Amino acid sequence: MKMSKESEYGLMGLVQLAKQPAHAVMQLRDVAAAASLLEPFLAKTFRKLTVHGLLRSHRGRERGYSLARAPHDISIREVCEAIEGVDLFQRCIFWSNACSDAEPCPLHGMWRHVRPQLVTLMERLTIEDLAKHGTSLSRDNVASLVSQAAADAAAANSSSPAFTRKGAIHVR
Amino acid sequence: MKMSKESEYGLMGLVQLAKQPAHAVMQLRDVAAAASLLEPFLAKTFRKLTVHGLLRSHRGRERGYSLARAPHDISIREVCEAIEGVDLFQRCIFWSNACSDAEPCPLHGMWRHVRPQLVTLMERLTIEDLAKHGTSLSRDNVASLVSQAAADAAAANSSSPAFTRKGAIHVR
DNA sequence: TGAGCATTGGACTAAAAAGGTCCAATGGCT
DNA sequence: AGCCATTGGACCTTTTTAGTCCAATGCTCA
Repeated sequence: MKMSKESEYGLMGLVQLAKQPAHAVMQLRDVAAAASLLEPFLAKTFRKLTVHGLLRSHRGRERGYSLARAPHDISIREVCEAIEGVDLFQRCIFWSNACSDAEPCPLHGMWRHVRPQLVTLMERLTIEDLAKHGTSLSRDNVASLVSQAAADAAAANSSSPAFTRKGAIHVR
Repeated sequence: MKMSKESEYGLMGLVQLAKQPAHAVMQLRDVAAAASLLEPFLAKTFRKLTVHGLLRSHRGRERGYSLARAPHDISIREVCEAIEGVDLFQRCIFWSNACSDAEPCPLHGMWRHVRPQLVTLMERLTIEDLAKHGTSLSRDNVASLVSQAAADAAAANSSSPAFTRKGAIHVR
Protein backbone atom coordinates (compact mmCIF):
# COMPACT_ATOMS: atom_id res chain seq x y z
CA MET A 1 0.00 0.00 0.00
CA LYS A 2 1.41 3.31 -1.06
CA MET A 3 -0.46 6.30 -2.28
CA SER A 4 1.96 8.89 -3.52
CA LYS A 5 1.54 12.44 -4.65
CA GLU A 6 1.23 11.33 -8.23
CA SER A 7 -2.06 9.59 -7.46
CA GLU A 8 -3.31 12.80 -5.99
CA TYR A 9 -2.30 14.60 -9.15
CA GLY A 10 -4.12 12.05 -11.24
CA LEU A 11 -7.31 12.37 -9.23
CA MET A 12 -7.25 16.13 -9.22
CA GLY A 13 -6.63 16.28 -12.94
CA LEU A 14 -9.46 13.89 -13.72
CA VAL A 15 -11.81 15.71 -11.39
CA GLN A 16 -11.02 18.92 -13.20
CA LEU A 17 -12.00 17.33 -16.50
CA ALA A 18 -15.12 15.83 -14.94
CA LYS A 19 -16.25 19.32 -13.99
CA GLN A 20 -16.27 20.36 -17.65
CA PRO A 21 -19.14 19.63 -20.05
CA ALA A 22 -19.20 15.98 -21.12
CA HIS A 23 -16.54 14.96 -23.63
CA ALA A 24 -14.80 18.31 -23.28
CA VAL A 25 -11.20 18.45 -24.47
CA MET A 26 -8.90 20.48 -22.31
CA GLN A 27 -5.27 21.28 -22.71
CA LEU A 28 -2.79 20.21 -20.12
CA ARG A 29 -1.79 23.74 -19.21
CA ASP A 30 -5.40 24.71 -18.60
CA VAL A 31 -6.04 21.69 -16.41
CA ALA A 32 -2.89 22.42 -14.46
CA ALA A 33 -3.81 26.07 -14.05
CA ALA A 34 -7.40 25.37 -13.05
CA ALA A 35 -6.37 22.82 -10.42
CA SER A 36 -3.24 24.65 -9.30
CA LEU A 37 -0.93 21.84 -10.31
CA LEU A 38 2.59 21.80 -11.75
CA GLU A 39 2.25 21.27 -15.48
CA PRO A 40 5.35 19.09 -16.09
CA PHE A 41 4.44 16.76 -13.29
CA LEU A 42 0.84 16.55 -14.37
CA ALA A 43 2.05 15.72 -17.87
CA LYS A 44 3.83 12.67 -16.55
CA THR A 45 0.75 11.61 -14.66
CA PHE A 46 -1.64 12.15 -17.55
CA ARG A 47 0.54 10.04 -19.79
CA LYS A 48 0.12 7.10 -17.46
CA LEU A 49 -3.62 7.61 -17.34
CA THR A 50 -3.75 7.77 -21.14
CA VAL A 51 -1.80 4.54 -21.51
CA HIS A 52 -4.17 2.86 -19.09
CA GLY A 53 -7.20 4.00 -21.03
CA LEU A 54 -8.65 6.46 -18.54
CA LEU A 55 -7.84 9.51 -20.60
CA ARG A 56 -7.97 10.13 -24.33
CA SER A 57 -5.40 12.43 -25.90
CA HIS A 58 -6.01 14.62 -28.92
CA ARG A 59 -3.61 16.27 -31.33
CA GLY A 60 -4.16 18.82 -34.04
CA ARG A 61 -6.87 21.44 -33.99
CA GLU A 62 -8.84 20.52 -30.90
CA ARG A 63 -5.94 19.28 -28.83
CA GLY A 64 -5.64 18.26 -25.24
CA TYR A 65 -7.07 15.56 -23.02
CA SER A 66 -10.57 14.31 -22.44
CA LEU A 67 -12.03 11.61 -20.23
CA ALA A 68 -12.12 8.26 -21.95
CA ARG A 69 -15.29 7.29 -20.08
CA ALA A 70 -18.06 8.99 -18.17
CA PRO A 71 -17.01 10.32 -14.75
CA HIS A 72 -19.35 7.95 -12.92
CA ASP A 73 -17.65 5.08 -14.70
CA ILE A 74 -14.13 5.85 -13.53
CA SER A 75 -13.43 4.50 -10.09
CA ILE A 76 -10.83 5.79 -7.70
CA ARG A 77 -9.41 2.33 -7.63
CA GLU A 78 -8.66 2.33 -11.35
CA VAL A 79 -6.96 5.67 -11.15
CA CYS A 80 -4.71 4.69 -8.29
CA GLU A 81 -3.86 1.34 -9.79
CA ALA A 82 -3.01 2.97 -13.10
CA ILE A 83 -0.52 5.20 -11.36
CA GLU A 84 0.87 3.12 -8.51
CA GLY A 85 0.74 -0.20 -10.30
CA VAL A 86 -1.89 -2.89 -10.56
CA ASP A 87 -0.61 -4.65 -7.47
CA LEU A 88 -1.34 -1.62 -5.29
CA PHE A 89 -4.15 -3.27 -3.39
CA GLN A 90 -2.65 -6.71 -3.42
CA ARG A 91 0.36 -5.57 -1.50
CA CYS A 92 1.13 -5.80 2.17
CA ILE A 93 0.25 -3.04 4.62
CA PHE A 94 3.98 -2.72 5.11
CA TRP A 95 4.41 -1.19 1.72
CA SER A 96 8.00 -2.31 1.16
CA ASN A 97 7.12 -5.94 1.68
CA ALA A 98 6.06 -8.68 -0.63
CA CYS A 99 4.71 -10.97 2.03
CA SER A 100 2.61 -13.98 1.15
CA ASP A 101 0.58 -16.65 2.91
CA ALA A 102 3.75 -18.72 2.89
CA GLU A 103 5.91 -15.96 4.37
CA PRO A 104 3.47 -13.75 6.21
CA CYS A 105 4.14 -10.54 8.08
CA PRO A 106 2.80 -10.03 11.62
CA LEU A 107 -0.28 -8.21 10.36
CA HIS A 108 -0.90 -10.46 7.42
CA GLY A 109 -4.08 -11.87 8.88
CA MET A 110 -5.46 -8.52 9.91
CA TRP A 111 -4.74 -7.00 6.55
CA ARG A 112 -6.40 -9.84 4.70
CA HIS A 113 -9.66 -8.72 6.30
CA VAL A 114 -9.26 -5.00 5.98
CA ARG A 115 -7.97 -4.84 2.44
CA PRO A 116 -11.13 -6.11 0.71
CA GLN A 117 -13.18 -3.42 2.43
CA LEU A 118 -10.81 -0.74 1.31
CA VAL A 119 -10.77 -2.06 -2.23
CA THR A 120 -14.55 -2.22 -2.37
CA LEU A 121 -14.80 1.33 -1.19
CA MET A 122 -12.28 2.58 -3.71
CA GLU A 123 -14.07 0.63 -6.40
CA ARG A 124 -17.39 2.29 -5.66
CA LEU A 125 -16.13 5.81 -5.23
CA THR A 126 -15.92 7.49 -8.62
CA ILE A 127 -14.49 10.59 -10.16
CA GLU A 128 -18.02 11.89 -10.44
CA ASP A 129 -18.48 11.59 -6.67
CA LEU A 130 -15.35 13.65 -6.13
CA ALA A 131 -16.30 16.20 -8.75
CA LYS A 132 -19.86 16.65 -7.58
CA HIS A 133 -19.47 16.73 -3.86
CA GLY A 134 -16.43 18.89 -3.80
CA THR A 135 -12.95 17.64 -4.51
CA SER A 136 -12.46 17.42 -0.84
CA LEU A 137 -15.16 17.57 1.69
CA SER A 138 -16.58 14.64 3.60
CA ARG A 139 -20.14 13.80 2.67
CA ASP A 140 -22.88 11.51 3.77
CA ASN A 141 -22.60 9.31 0.75
CA VAL A 142 -19.07 8.43 1.71
CA ALA A 143 -20.33 7.29 5.07
CA SER A 144 -22.91 5.19 3.33
CA LEU A 145 -20.36 3.60 1.04
CA VAL A 146 -18.16 2.79 3.98
CA SER A 147 -21.07 1.07 5.67
CA GLN A 148 -21.81 -0.90 2.55
CA ALA A 149 -18.26 -2.06 2.17
CA ALA A 150 -18.20 -3.06 5.82
CA ALA A 151 -21.49 -4.90 5.50
CA ASP A 152 -20.25 -6.75 2.43
CA ALA A 153 -17.15 -7.83 4.24
CA ALA A 154 -19.12 -8.85 7.32
CA ALA A 155 -21.45 -10.93 5.20
CA ALA A 156 -18.52 -12.60 3.51
CA ASN A 157 -17.06 -13.49 6.90
CA SER A 158 -20.31 -14.39 8.62
CA SER A 159 -19.57 -18.09 8.27
CA SER A 160 -16.63 -17.92 10.62
CA PRO A 161 -17.36 -18.30 14.34
CA ALA A 162 -17.04 -15.07 16.29
CA PHE A 163 -15.20 -14.68 19.53
CA THR A 164 -16.05 -12.23 22.27
CA ARG A 165 -14.04 -9.64 24.03
CA LYS A 166 -14.70 -6.97 26.60
CA GLY A 167 -17.11 -4.56 24.97
CA ALA A 168 -17.58 -6.60 21.84
CA ILE A 169 -20.46 -5.70 19.60
CA HIS A 170 -21.59 -8.22 17.07
CA VAL A 171 -23.01 -7.39 13.70
CA ARG A 172 -25.87 -9.76 13.06
CA MET B 1 -0.03 6.59 6.48
CA LYS B 2 3.13 4.65 6.11
CA MET B 3 4.05 1.40 7.74
CA SER B 4 7.70 0.63 7.15
CA LYS B 5 9.78 -2.40 7.76
CA GLU B 6 10.82 -1.06 11.13
CA SER B 7 7.28 -1.42 12.45
CA GLU B 8 7.33 -4.98 11.32
CA TYR B 9 10.56 -5.51 13.21
CA GLY B 10 9.06 -3.96 16.29
CA LEU B 11 6.00 -6.18 16.18
CA MET B 12 7.97 -9.34 15.56
CA GLY B 13 10.37 -8.55 18.37
CA LEU B 14 7.58 -7.87 20.83
CA VAL B 15 5.72 -10.98 19.79
CA GLN B 16 8.83 -13.00 20.41
CA LEU B 17 9.01 -11.66 23.95
CA ALA B 18 5.31 -12.25 24.45
CA LYS B 19 5.85 -15.91 23.68
CA GLN B 20 8.24 -16.24 26.62
CA PRO B 21 7.09 -16.73 30.22
CA ALA B 22 5.72 -13.53 31.73
CA HIS B 23 8.31 -10.90 32.66
CA ALA B 24 11.05 -12.86 30.95
CA VAL B 25 14.22 -10.95 30.12
CA MET B 26 15.72 -11.81 26.79
CA GLN B 27 18.85 -10.55 25.15
CA LEU B 28 18.70 -8.77 21.85
CA ARG B 29 20.72 -11.39 20.04
CA ASP B 30 18.41 -14.15 21.20
CA VAL B 31 15.31 -12.27 20.14
CA ALA B 32 16.88 -11.58 16.78
CA ALA B 33 17.91 -15.19 16.34
CA ALA B 34 14.55 -16.60 17.42
CA ALA B 35 12.63 -14.35 15.08
CA SER B 36 15.16 -14.45 12.24
CA LEU B 37 15.82 -10.74 12.35
CA LEU B 38 18.94 -8.66 11.78
CA GLU B 39 20.33 -7.82 15.18
CA PRO B 40 21.69 -4.29 14.47
CA PHE B 41 18.43 -3.22 12.91
CA LEU B 42 16.39 -4.72 15.69
CA ALA B 43 18.58 -2.85 18.18
CA LYS B 44 17.56 0.42 16.62
CA THR B 45 13.92 -0.55 16.78
CA PHE B 46 14.03 -1.79 20.37
CA ARG B 47 15.60 1.46 21.47
CA LYS B 48 12.58 3.36 20.17
CA LEU B 49 10.22 0.98 21.91
CA THR B 50 12.15 1.37 25.16
CA VAL B 51 12.00 5.16 24.98
CA HIS B 52 8.27 4.98 24.40
CA GLY B 53 7.78 2.74 27.41
CA LEU B 54 6.77 -0.46 25.67
CA LEU B 55 9.95 -2.28 26.53
CA ARG B 56 12.08 -2.29 29.64
CA SER B 57 15.84 -2.66 29.28
CA HIS B 58 18.07 -4.35 31.82
CA ARG B 59 21.81 -4.13 32.40
CA GLY B 60 24.11 -6.12 34.60
CA ARG B 61 23.56 -9.75 35.50
CA GLU B 62 20.15 -10.47 33.99
CA ARG B 63 20.47 -8.26 30.99
CA GLY B 64 18.32 -7.81 27.95
CA TYR B 65 14.82 -6.62 27.22
CA SER B 66 11.46 -7.45 28.72
CA LEU B 67 7.95 -6.28 28.01
CA ALA B 68 7.03 -3.23 30.05
CA ARG B 69 3.41 -4.35 30.22
CA ALA B 70 1.38 -7.50 29.75
CA PRO B 71 1.06 -8.59 26.10
CA HIS B 72 -2.70 -8.09 26.12
CA ASP B 73 -2.10 -4.53 27.20
CA ILE B 74 0.13 -3.54 24.30
CA SER B 75 -1.86 -2.58 21.24
CA ILE B 76 -0.59 -2.70 17.69
CA ARG B 77 -1.44 0.95 17.46
CA GLU B 78 0.96 1.90 20.23
CA VAL B 79 3.76 -0.07 18.67
CA CYS B 80 3.33 1.47 15.26
CA GLU B 81 2.97 4.97 16.61
CA ALA B 82 6.08 4.55 18.72
CA ILE B 83 8.06 3.69 15.64
CA GLU B 84 6.51 5.71 12.85
CA GLY B 85 5.60 8.73 14.93
CA VAL B 86 2.54 9.69 16.91
CA ASP B 87 0.95 11.35 13.91
CA LEU B 88 0.87 8.09 11.97
CA PHE B 89 -2.87 7.73 12.05
CA GLN B 90 -3.58 11.41 11.86
CA ARG B 91 -1.89 11.70 8.52
CA CYS B 92 -3.36 11.73 5.05
CA ILE B 93 -3.80 8.58 3.00
CA PHE B 94 -1.30 10.18 0.63
CA TRP B 95 1.49 9.70 3.08
CA SER B 96 3.67 12.54 1.82
CA ASN B 97 0.94 15.07 2.38
CA ALA B 98 -0.05 17.18 5.31
CA CYS B 99 -3.54 17.98 4.12
CA SER B 100 -6.11 19.54 6.39
CA ASP B 101 -9.77 20.48 6.37
CA ALA B 102 -8.64 23.86 5.09
CA GLU B 103 -6.48 22.41 2.31
CA PRO B 104 -7.94 18.99 1.66
CA CYS B 105 -6.75 16.35 -0.76
CA PRO B 106 -9.19 14.67 -3.16
CA LEU B 107 -9.76 11.75 -0.80
CA HIS B 108 -9.87 13.80 2.36
CA GLY B 109 -13.53 13.10 2.96
CA MET B 110 -13.25 9.41 2.27
CA TRP B 111 -10.27 9.03 4.53
CA ARG B 112 -11.98 10.84 7.38
CA HIS B 113 -14.42 7.97 7.51
CA VAL B 114 -12.06 5.08 6.98
CA ARG B 115 -9.29 6.18 9.31
CA PRO B 116 -11.23 5.88 12.58
CA GLN B 117 -12.13 2.28 11.77
CA LEU B 118 -8.55 1.42 11.08
CA VAL B 119 -7.40 3.10 14.27
CA THR B 120 -10.02 1.30 16.34
CA LEU B 121 -8.94 -2.00 14.91
CA MET B 122 -5.27 -1.36 15.57
CA GLU B 123 -6.18 -0.22 19.05
CA ARG B 124 -7.98 -3.45 19.85
CA LEU B 125 -5.50 -5.82 18.31
CA THR B 126 -2.76 -6.60 20.80
CA ILE B 127 0.61 -8.25 20.89
CA GLU B 128 -1.02 -11.11 22.71
CA ASP B 129 -3.38 -11.70 19.80
CA LEU B 130 -0.45 -11.88 17.44
CA ALA B 131 1.55 -14.12 19.73
CA LYS B 132 -1.27 -16.52 20.51
CA HIS B 133 -2.81 -16.95 17.13
CA GLY B 134 0.36 -17.20 15.18
CA THR B 135 2.47 -14.26 14.22
CA SER B 136 0.91 -14.43 10.86
CA LEU B 137 -2.18 -16.34 10.02
CA SER B 138 -5.62 -14.91 9.63
CA ARG B 139 -8.03 -15.92 12.35
CA ASP B 140 -11.65 -15.59 13.22
CA ASN B 141 -11.07 -13.11 15.99
CA VAL B 142 -9.61 -10.67 13.52
CA ALA B 143 -12.76 -10.93 11.48
CA SER B 144 -14.73 -10.25 14.60
CA LEU B 145 -12.68 -7.22 15.49
CA VAL B 146 -13.08 -5.84 12.00
CA SER B 147 -16.82 -6.23 12.32
CA GLN B 148 -16.78 -4.46 15.65
CA ALA B 149 -14.80 -1.55 14.32
CA ALA B 150 -17.13 -1.30 11.35
CA ALA B 151 -20.18 -1.47 13.56
CA ASP B 152 -18.80 1.23 15.81
CA ALA B 153 -18.19 3.48 12.86
CA ALA B 154 -21.60 2.73 11.41
CA ALA B 155 -23.23 3.60 14.71
CA ALA B 156 -21.26 6.82 14.89
CA ASN B 157 -22.45 7.76 11.42
CA SER B 158 -26.00 6.48 11.75
CA SER B 159 -27.29 10.00 12.24
CA SER B 160 -26.33 11.03 8.73
CA PRO B 161 -28.90 10.36 6.02
CA ALA B 162 -27.97 7.47 3.74
CA PHE B 163 -28.13 7.66 0.00
CA THR B 164 -28.78 4.75 -2.29
CA ARG B 165 -26.89 3.45 -5.23
CA LYS B 166 -27.25 0.50 -7.54
CA GLY B 167 -26.71 -2.57 -5.38
CA ALA B 168 -26.54 -0.70 -2.12
CA ILE B 169 -26.91 -2.71 1.07
CA HIS B 170 -27.78 -0.90 4.23
CA VAL B 171 -26.60 -1.93 7.66
CA ARG B 172 -29.47 -1.85 10.14
C1' DT C 1 3.30 20.58 -48.48
C1' DG C 2 4.82 22.70 -44.47
C1' DA C 3 4.39 25.42 -40.22
C1' DG C 4 2.53 25.31 -35.64
C1' DC C 5 1.75 23.29 -31.46
C1' DA C 6 0.62 20.19 -27.79
C1' DT C 7 1.22 15.53 -26.77
C1' DT C 8 4.64 11.83 -26.42
C1' DG C 9 8.45 9.26 -24.53
C1' DG C 10 12.34 8.82 -22.29
C1' DA C 11 16.27 10.17 -19.97
C1' DC C 12 17.84 12.64 -16.41
C1' DT C 13 18.69 15.10 -11.83
C1' DA C 14 17.74 16.03 -7.18
C1' DA C 15 15.85 15.38 -2.80
C1' DA C 16 14.02 12.64 0.68
C1' DA C 17 13.13 8.52 3.05
C1' DA C 18 14.17 3.90 4.29
C1' DG C 19 17.30 0.41 5.33
C1' DG C 20 21.28 -0.95 7.44
C1' DT C 21 25.96 -0.58 9.85
C1' DC C 22 29.40 0.78 13.15
C1' DC C 23 31.61 2.40 17.33
C1' DA C 24 32.50 4.73 21.57
C1' DA C 25 30.11 5.48 25.92
C1' DT C 26 27.38 3.94 29.70
C1' DG C 27 25.97 1.54 33.75
C1' DG C 28 24.70 -2.34 36.64
C1' DC C 29 26.58 -6.51 38.25
C1' DT C 30 30.05 -9.88 39.96
C1' DA D 1 37.95 -3.11 38.38
C1' DG D 2 36.30 -5.80 34.59
C1' DC D 3 32.67 -7.72 31.92
C1' DC D 4 29.18 -7.13 28.61
C1' DA D 5 24.83 -5.81 26.60
C1' DT D 6 22.40 -1.73 26.13
C1' DT D 7 22.71 3.03 24.63
C1' DG D 8 23.06 6.87 21.48
C1' DG D 9 24.51 8.76 17.69
C1' DA D 10 26.74 9.25 13.50
C1' DC D 11 27.21 7.44 9.28
C1' DC D 12 26.58 5.21 4.71
C1' DT D 13 23.98 2.99 0.98
C1' DT D 14 20.04 2.04 -1.58
C1' DT D 15 15.53 2.88 -3.10
C1' DT D 16 11.75 5.71 -4.01
C1' DT D 17 9.60 9.87 -5.00
C1' DA D 18 9.51 14.27 -6.98
C1' DG D 19 10.37 17.10 -10.53
C1' DT D 20 12.71 18.70 -15.05
C1' DC D 21 14.05 18.80 -19.78
C1' DC D 22 14.26 17.97 -24.68
C1' DA D 23 13.86 15.82 -29.07
C1' DA D 24 10.33 13.36 -31.68
C1' DT D 25 5.68 12.63 -33.16
C1' DG D 26 1.37 13.46 -35.39
C1' DC D 27 -2.68 15.98 -36.42
C1' DT D 28 -4.72 20.18 -38.45
C1' DC D 29 -4.99 24.24 -40.98
C1' DA D 30 -3.20 27.59 -44.10
